[in-house]
Amino acid sequence: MSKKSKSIRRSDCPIACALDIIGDKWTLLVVRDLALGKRQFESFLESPEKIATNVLTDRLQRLESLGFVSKGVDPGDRRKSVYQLTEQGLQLRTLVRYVARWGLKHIPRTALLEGARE
Amino acid sequence: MSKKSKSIRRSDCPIACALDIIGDKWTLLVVRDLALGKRQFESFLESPEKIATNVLTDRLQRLESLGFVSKGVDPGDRRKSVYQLTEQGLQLRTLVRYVARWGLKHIPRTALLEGARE
DNA sequence: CTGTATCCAGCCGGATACTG
DNA sequence: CAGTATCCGGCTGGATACAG
Repeated sequence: MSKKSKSIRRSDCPIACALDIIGDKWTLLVVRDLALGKRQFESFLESPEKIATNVLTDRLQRLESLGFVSKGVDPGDRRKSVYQLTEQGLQLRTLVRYVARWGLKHIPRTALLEGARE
Repeated sequence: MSKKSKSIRRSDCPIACALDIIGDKWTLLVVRDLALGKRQFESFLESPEKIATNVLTDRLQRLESLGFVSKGVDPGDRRKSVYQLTEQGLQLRTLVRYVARWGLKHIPRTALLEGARE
């Protein structure tokens, strides 16, 4: 998984280009979890959507290669990694927040996850 | 294409539910075009991303079934249909605008399409 | 013509095996 | 145990045939 990826952009439209990055069902959920403060691989797996490990690996690597996520060593357990949003990645929170706001307003029976700020 | 769709929601998170609707590479581009005032099937095909006809049919039907788009008869040519955002669908414009704003700021060499307002 | 359906290669992602 | 790779069924969507 995670091939050399599509570097062939469909157009110069910022929406089209943005969708080539975040236009799937999992990426923004990973960003959501990062924004909620999750740092360890295992933590992401606990979210209710039950992301598969290979998909999580793929999205984290993709986000890292794009500069939105940084990967470091867990100071508490050198075997583990910690992931977090970079300065660049923090900008994605606003977008995620907007998607959440829209979903809350227009999709029945939705509720923010425990711990969601604001 | 366009099967009975996934009614099985992954969670009650508004972000996850929103992504089940708009989490793909084409839906928001169709919304973008609708927001830009495109009304006819053919017009959407002219956008630089060159959406395939079956994908366009699928997205328009999905958006219609969700209540975001209404389909009517073209008064100028009874053989044609006109599509437009419903009151509900107009709310999506804000989201699209936010995605555009984010893309413009964080993705190199992006530029709004001709005709994009604001 | 406008719009939908079909075909099918290629990609996505769930399950699970594997590496260190 | 943390994280990655593989396997492979099912879906996505480009090309194109088809219907009205």
